Amino acid sequence: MSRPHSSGSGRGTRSLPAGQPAAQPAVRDLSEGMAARGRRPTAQRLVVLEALRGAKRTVTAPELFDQLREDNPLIGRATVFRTLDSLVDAGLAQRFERPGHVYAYAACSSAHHHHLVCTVCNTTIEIDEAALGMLTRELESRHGFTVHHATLDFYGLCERCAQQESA
Amino acid sequence: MSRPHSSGSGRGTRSLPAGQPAAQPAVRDLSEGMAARGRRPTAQRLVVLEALRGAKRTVTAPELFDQLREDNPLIGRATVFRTLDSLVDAGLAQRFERPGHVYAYAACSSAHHHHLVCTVCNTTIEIDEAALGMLTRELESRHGFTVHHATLDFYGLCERCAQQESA
DNA sequence: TATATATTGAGCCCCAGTATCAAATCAATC
DNA sequence: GATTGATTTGATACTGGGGCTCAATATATA
Repeated sequence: MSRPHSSGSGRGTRSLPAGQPAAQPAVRDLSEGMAARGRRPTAQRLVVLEALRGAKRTVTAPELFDQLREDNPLIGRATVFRTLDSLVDAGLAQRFERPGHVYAYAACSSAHHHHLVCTVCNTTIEIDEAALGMLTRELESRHGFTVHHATLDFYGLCERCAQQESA
Repeated sequence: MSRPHSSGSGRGTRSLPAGQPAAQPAVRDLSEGMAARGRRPTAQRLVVLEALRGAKRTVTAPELFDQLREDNPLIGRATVFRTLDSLVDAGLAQRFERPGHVYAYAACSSAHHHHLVCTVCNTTIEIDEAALGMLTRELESRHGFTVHHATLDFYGLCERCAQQESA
């Protein structure tokens, strides 16, 4: 029943290296995003954001947690989950449902996206909102429905996996 | 930690009432659907299918389990989960993801649907696959992606709720 | 009717996600 | 620089959906 993850006794936040140039995108974006929501740009949040941006594919919170643990054995499970939510809240990340009952996360800058998700390698391609425009308008007029927000995810094979599949 | 669900000691399957007319749609559909997959039309599967058809909305496995327990205290949790999968496999039901990490099920005849969901009254309007066709084809050609399956849900206001909103 | 195969139900585990709370840290003020 | 109040963190426990196991039992076929 007891979870693994034995570790030291670290508690609380660890400040950002204040003397650094701090001109890197992630640092600035985090500072701005957090400030906009009255929250603090902590080292943990920076680490999560950078890992998210470094990932070429969408990742789940547990995946990210395991990965981050390798370099930063002190980071907590709950912190990763909470941070991902904070990043979504700040508009720095996006959350969507992956088949099999897990949330997947991806770094993003703009508001809202939809995805092409490769079921083999999890590569994720963003589709912009505009692609949905026509479909949305047609459905609205046909069903008398007012669309506020949509989630759209296509699952299948990316170009590379499709080639390997046929090989 | 221990689950509730105390019950008797029933084991194994219970046969269908063989003497009955057995001309009701659910019985026949189940028999045919199961036969097509080399599986057996058991009483439990019939009960699940009928409950699914009787539901006016989509239901989750746990919801269905609780409901079925009222009339049939012997039915097992695992059986409900397994049966729903079997029904989906046989084309008698459809499974999709409900926000919050649960599978929802609905009896169905045709293949695959998407939804307009009213965020006020939870009314759900089905959209058929065809509406997506053009969008799918465009995305496939633009991104070299092979779409196998899509989830699409629009959230907003149905006609009635939109009127009450503006009143 | 006998026999092989499929299904069931209870109980267990797994794990994603959340709540809790004391400890640690930060920001603001003095 | 020290004090203080608000935030954040990390460990842990809990929740609940879903899946697995396996002996008991029902069904299909010979």
